[in-house]
Amino acid sequence: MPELPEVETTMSALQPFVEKKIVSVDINNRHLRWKIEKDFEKNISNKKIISITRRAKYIIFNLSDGFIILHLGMSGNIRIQDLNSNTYKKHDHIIFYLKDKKIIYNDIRRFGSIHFTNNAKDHFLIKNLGPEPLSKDFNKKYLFNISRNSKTNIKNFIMNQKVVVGVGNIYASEALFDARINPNNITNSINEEDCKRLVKSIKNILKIAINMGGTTLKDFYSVDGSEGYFKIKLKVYGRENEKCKSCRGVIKKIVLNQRSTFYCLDCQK
DNA sequence: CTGAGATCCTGTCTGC
DNA sequence: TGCAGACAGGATCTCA
Repeated sequence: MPELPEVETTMSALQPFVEKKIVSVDINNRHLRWKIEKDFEKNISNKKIISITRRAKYIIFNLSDGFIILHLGMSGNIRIQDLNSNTYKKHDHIIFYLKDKKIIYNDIRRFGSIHFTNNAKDHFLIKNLGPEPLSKDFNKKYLFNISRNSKTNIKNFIMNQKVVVGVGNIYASEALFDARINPNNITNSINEEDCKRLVKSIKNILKIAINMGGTTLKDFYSVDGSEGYFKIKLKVYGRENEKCKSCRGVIKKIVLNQRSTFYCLDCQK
């Protein structure tokens, strides 16, 4: 289940397919977050993959003509199998056939999406995204300025992909704990020092997760289909009523904007 | 414009 | 064991 680090890991694992040709595609279920366009198969068949990159939580295939924009949603994952293998799973929605491999998109809840476009940069899913969290554009000054007019809580704010991309529900709690900021705090009340720590914490948490192979909780399937995964050491997420690793206070669970949120009552002011 | 709540979908877990 | 209800890592949409 993907947040930015899982998407990054998946994207990296697809790199061997750069320079390869997509021979054909089979679609078992067109009803993802948006219905897959009629011409999708035609648009991508017999195209060479020039590069595979990531923007926010999207994987972008730059083809010899056009782009594929893929989002894994809440439950999407990709696996790679030999062309002659016959093992399919429930919810295998899309199968890309290459010369000797197939790339399979599986997504239980179908919150993921896939589009073909001639212009990825201006695509409606891409054009309004905020800065990459690990880029220089995401810094203290930027966060301070953009936060001045927002009255939502700070946790909801950093999960807004227009503010900064890639921060999901887990990393939002973890980053706020690391920065010692209470997730309930109203965004325009945080000061410059808070912004400085928060930017640093978001970058650090994401970097660590990426370096660990991009996994967080529960099972994350590698592209080879194996279930091997690392578990990042989460300090607050999922630790309701357990001891804070920093001050030995108790971790609280609350619901903010309909999402589970965990924080330490004592550390996070 | 903002922000809160509903919503898409399937599977798993908890409590009665 | 059955069954209802809550919940799950996303993000758009609808409405006030």
